[in-house]
Amino acid sequence: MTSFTEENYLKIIYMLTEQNGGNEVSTNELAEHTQTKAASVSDMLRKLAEKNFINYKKYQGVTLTKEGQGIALSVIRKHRLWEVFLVEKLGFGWDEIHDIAEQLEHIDSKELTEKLDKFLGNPKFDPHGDPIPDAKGKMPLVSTTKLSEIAIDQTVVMVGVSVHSPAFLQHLDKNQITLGCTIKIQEISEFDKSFTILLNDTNTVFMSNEVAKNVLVQ
Amino acid sequence: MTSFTEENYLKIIYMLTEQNGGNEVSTNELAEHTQTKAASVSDMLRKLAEKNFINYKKYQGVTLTKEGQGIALSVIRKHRLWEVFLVEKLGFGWDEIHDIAEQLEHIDSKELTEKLDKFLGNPKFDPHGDPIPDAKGKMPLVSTTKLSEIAIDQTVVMVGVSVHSPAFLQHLDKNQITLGCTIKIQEISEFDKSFTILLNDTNTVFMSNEVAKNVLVQ
DNA sequence: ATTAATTTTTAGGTTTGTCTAAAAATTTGA
DNA sequence: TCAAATTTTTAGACAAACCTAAAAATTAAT
Repeated sequence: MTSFTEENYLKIIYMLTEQNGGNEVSTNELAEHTQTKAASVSDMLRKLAEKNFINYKKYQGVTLTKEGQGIALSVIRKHRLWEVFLVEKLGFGWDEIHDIAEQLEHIDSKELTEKLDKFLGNPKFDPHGDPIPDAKGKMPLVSTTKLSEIAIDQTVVMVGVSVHSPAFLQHLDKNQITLGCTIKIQEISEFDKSFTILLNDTNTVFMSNEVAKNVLVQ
Repeated sequence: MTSFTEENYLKIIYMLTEQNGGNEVSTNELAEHTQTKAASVSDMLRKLAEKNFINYKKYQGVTLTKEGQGIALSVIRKHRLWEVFLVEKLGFGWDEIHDIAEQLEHIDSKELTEKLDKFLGNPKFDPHGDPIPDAKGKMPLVSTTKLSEIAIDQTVVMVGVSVHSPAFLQHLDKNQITLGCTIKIQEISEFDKSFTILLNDTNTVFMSNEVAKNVLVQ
């Protein structure tokens, strides 16, 4: 049995490991993302290691074992499927779903997950463009680039975001930047690397470099 | 903030109070239904009384306060709405949904509940025929009778069950007794009060009194 | 290469919700 | 009515997941 809390730790370790390019995740990093103190994290890491969910040597940070990774991927699968449900079926905005999916991701029923997946049409990506692992934990392949790294005059398609805060997503909404829209880069400021882009071949929009860094394109 | 556990106690107190015709619920009764020991229940009752969710005088059993009832009804509302979702949208059988709904009923988001309600077409009854309270906690009016109390030659409509165990529901499935079917009582055995009924004006089926007592009709 | 700063772990406590065993209150029944 | 049986509560413990404070290990810096 894995508790709600253990599942959260494993999910966060998975995500931070990805971000670190496969490197160990540190105690302090985990403390930040779990909203707890380093001492509490230390405690939990000992427990997760005992259960063989993580590889843990004191002071050396952690990585997931195969088993831990399986649990993490199952939680991420559920999170992202529920996000699709909330947006596609219930009409939530992509900026409103994170906290609800954080709860739904812990509902424990394989049959439910698979029926939900089917009901949603076996989606491969969630409303933020994040890939949804399949029942075996296999992630769809994705290679994306930050919009901030695209050269002038190029045309690309918006396929994801690397920040999920409501404020950021609402900012994109306000500028009509949505998943699937086409973006042609018209100008990049010498001074602050801000972008002037043409959206869907129709309207011209200004975008700070800070935003462009968190918009993923193909 | 009400915890998962507190919500469960309040829900169970609500249901047992109904069953008792509005009378106080005893500690032992609660211990049975919460799968814990009387000592643990005593403890929890003290806490729930402190929070003003229940009326509690030592040794006298408990009833819900207005506030406790509100929480109980919100949990029951969510439980029954999710059951509709599981059956109507995901294709679960009515015998498979209880445990999943027990988890989903604790998801905390008013917007989610209201959007789900709308998505489902504001159902008034769940897949077992139980009434779904509205957002304000108001229950649809229902007056049902046990099939076991109906006289011979009468024709009635099946509208609910008073037992939700998978075994009982599967037994009804096997005999094609579903919500909404018409039942004409053809014979009642003198010996064991078992029933011979005509289902939907087409097939004749045998039913023990034990089953008839738990089938609700109108 | 030590000292200083930082990170991580340990030690000792708290809260929630459970337990067992024993005490107290209530109910039953002879 | 008063002793026996039953129900309920109290007392004292425990596990999970957190905390603060202090100790230990690691990393950085002069």
